[in-house]
Amino acid sequence: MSGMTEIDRHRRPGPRIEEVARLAGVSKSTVSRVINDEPYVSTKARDAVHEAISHLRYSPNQAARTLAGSRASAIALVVSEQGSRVLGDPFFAGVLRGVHSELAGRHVQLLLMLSQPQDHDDLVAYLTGGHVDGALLVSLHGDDPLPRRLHELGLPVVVGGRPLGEASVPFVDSDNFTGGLEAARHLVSLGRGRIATVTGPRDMAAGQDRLSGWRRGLGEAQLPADLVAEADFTPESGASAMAALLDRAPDLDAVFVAADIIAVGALQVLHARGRRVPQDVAVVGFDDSLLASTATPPLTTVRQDVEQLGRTMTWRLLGALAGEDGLPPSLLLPTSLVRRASA
Amino acid sequence: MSGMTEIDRHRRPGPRIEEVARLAGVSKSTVSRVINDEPYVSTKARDAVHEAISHLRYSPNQAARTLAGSRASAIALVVSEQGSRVLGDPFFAGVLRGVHSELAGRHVQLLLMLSQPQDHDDLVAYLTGGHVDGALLVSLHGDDPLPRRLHELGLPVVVGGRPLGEASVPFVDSDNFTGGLEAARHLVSLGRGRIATVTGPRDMAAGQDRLSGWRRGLGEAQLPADLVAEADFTPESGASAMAALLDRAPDLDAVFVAADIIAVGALQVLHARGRRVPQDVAVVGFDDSLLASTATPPLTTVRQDVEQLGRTMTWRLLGALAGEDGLPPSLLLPTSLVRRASA
DNA sequence: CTGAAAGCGCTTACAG
DNA sequence: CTGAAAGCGCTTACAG
Repeated sequence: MSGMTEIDRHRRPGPRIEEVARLAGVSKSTVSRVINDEPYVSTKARDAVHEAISHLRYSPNQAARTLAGSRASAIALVVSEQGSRVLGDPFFAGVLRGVHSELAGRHVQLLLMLSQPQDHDDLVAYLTGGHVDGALLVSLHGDDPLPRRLHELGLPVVVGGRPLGEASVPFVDSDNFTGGLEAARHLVSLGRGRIATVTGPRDMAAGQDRLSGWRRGLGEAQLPADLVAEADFTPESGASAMAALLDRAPDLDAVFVAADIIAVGALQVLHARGRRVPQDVAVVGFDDSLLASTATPPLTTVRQDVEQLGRTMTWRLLGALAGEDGLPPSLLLPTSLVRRASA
Repeated sequence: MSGMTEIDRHRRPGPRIEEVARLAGVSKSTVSRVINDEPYVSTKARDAVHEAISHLRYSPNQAARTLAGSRASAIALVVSEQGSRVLGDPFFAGVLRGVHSELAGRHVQLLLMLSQPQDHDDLVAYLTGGHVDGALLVSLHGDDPLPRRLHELGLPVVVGGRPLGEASVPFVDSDNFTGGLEAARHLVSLGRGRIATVTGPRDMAAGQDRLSGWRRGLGEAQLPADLVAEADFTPESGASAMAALLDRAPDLDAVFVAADIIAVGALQVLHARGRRVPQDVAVVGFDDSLLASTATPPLTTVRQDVEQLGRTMTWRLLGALAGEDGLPPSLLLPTSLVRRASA
């Protein structure tokens, strides 16, 4: 616990439940019932309590509610990433927006936590220590044990993006396979015959699934699926991958790049090497991020609705917390091709 | 309180402070002192407690600590925006990253809250209700009363970006004035004589200060500062503003655009109208976001370190919470020109 | 340096 | 439908 920041403490001002009860002429129990929207309270009592609450501008102490009720009314959004670089990307921002909009008006707070590899145990202890009722996990890499650990410790969890090698934890993901498939089919329909791909990280399901979809699309057209290069989510790695592909296959006439941010780097290399897009090389990206519309030329891309992803994850988690049954274990959200100038 | 999501509750498993005390052979008081890193605990007792804690994998219940100690060990990051669009922009992401890195290892949790205009009162009640020890406020527009209200209610607050018309609340901002000034000076040094600007929103200090800096720079060179058009933080509005400027002054040979995301739209219009950048029109942006380096041509821009902004805000707030004195009321962070191809 | 006891502000059976 | 009382798991003077 060393390193804890000192924070001065002093009793917060404002009314307590006791005063609300007195003003409303009822017991604390009844005030509590009204606050928690429980049935079996007379309309008269309910009205009096509401009156007193707004008159006193009463706001219940959350810590006391959590302690007494063993319910935190909060969920965590856990971002599992080394350098916390995810915070900068539009995927994360979209998810965050979705989580927020789904939470609006529900009186459930959002705790944002980064999982540092070194204090995985701290994180698990915190999350299962009653501070939150459940957790949303995003940007997992490889076969991260975190979701399973939390799940086994009894904490309701929903993962954003299919976790690798983990079948038992509920997740929500975009239909990356179909996205990759549509991208490939589109390039085929354009008459291209030498179609490459720049994949995302192979230790993430998104990277794998988009690649599988692309493979399937080329297979349908009886085209060879041999031109594959990997990149991470940076323009620089996209540039390197594109350069490597051009070296290997100077005759390539199309490329599916598994993320717009990677495609931006690929476009720069194509331009530098004098290939016209789309005349010489057709390019399809993925995400439909802002970069796609501002790219030169504007990028044809596969749109995924990350905000919807965030909303759906949250809906699924709250459903589990409320004990609803019949919830789908996992969900896949549709993707769609957005046509612009690059392909 | 209606609309509250039902969350099933059940007592969390795991050890309590009582068990730690028993195993360590001390009282709960002593365990508490160790947990809180207080002085006046014998090394022997301290070691025994640490031993017991790690053996039992004990994690203190935060709600109980908050209730008993009236200290939440949490701060809020409040994003004041209508459509919550901010969540998508790199400014917010950078701030968030900075806040997080400053919080790392301090055992202070981060609550993310959006301030919806309709429930401003709810937000104030929540924030001053003991759930958090302080608040960071970002992306305020106009003369938002929120910081002053919170400040007057006794909640420590730090604002990111100078708030308009509010002198008494501590803030941290980038030195937007100097940034605008440097941009103008650079364009002047290039020999440009008809220099325009596309401003950011005029109801935000960032927009005003960058404009003031630009004005000052043209003033130094005895150039007229009459070519001004306003945009919000979208490429579309940048395109409209640029088009309007070109209509008004077909002879303009340079433009300072107050944000990269706006500049991207301006570049598209310049290109569409056959103006070469930088030969015919030199362009300087602001932010040094990813868009600046991926733009065509790559954008000369004023860099602001938003991550540092987030870190500094957090440092300032934690300092205030710890009761440190001699803290600067407000801080301005340096900006610097990054030269690329566009100017 | 240490411990017993009170108390933080709620919720929850329990009894009515 | 309602209230009195116990209890959630800690921290904090207070006394030693």
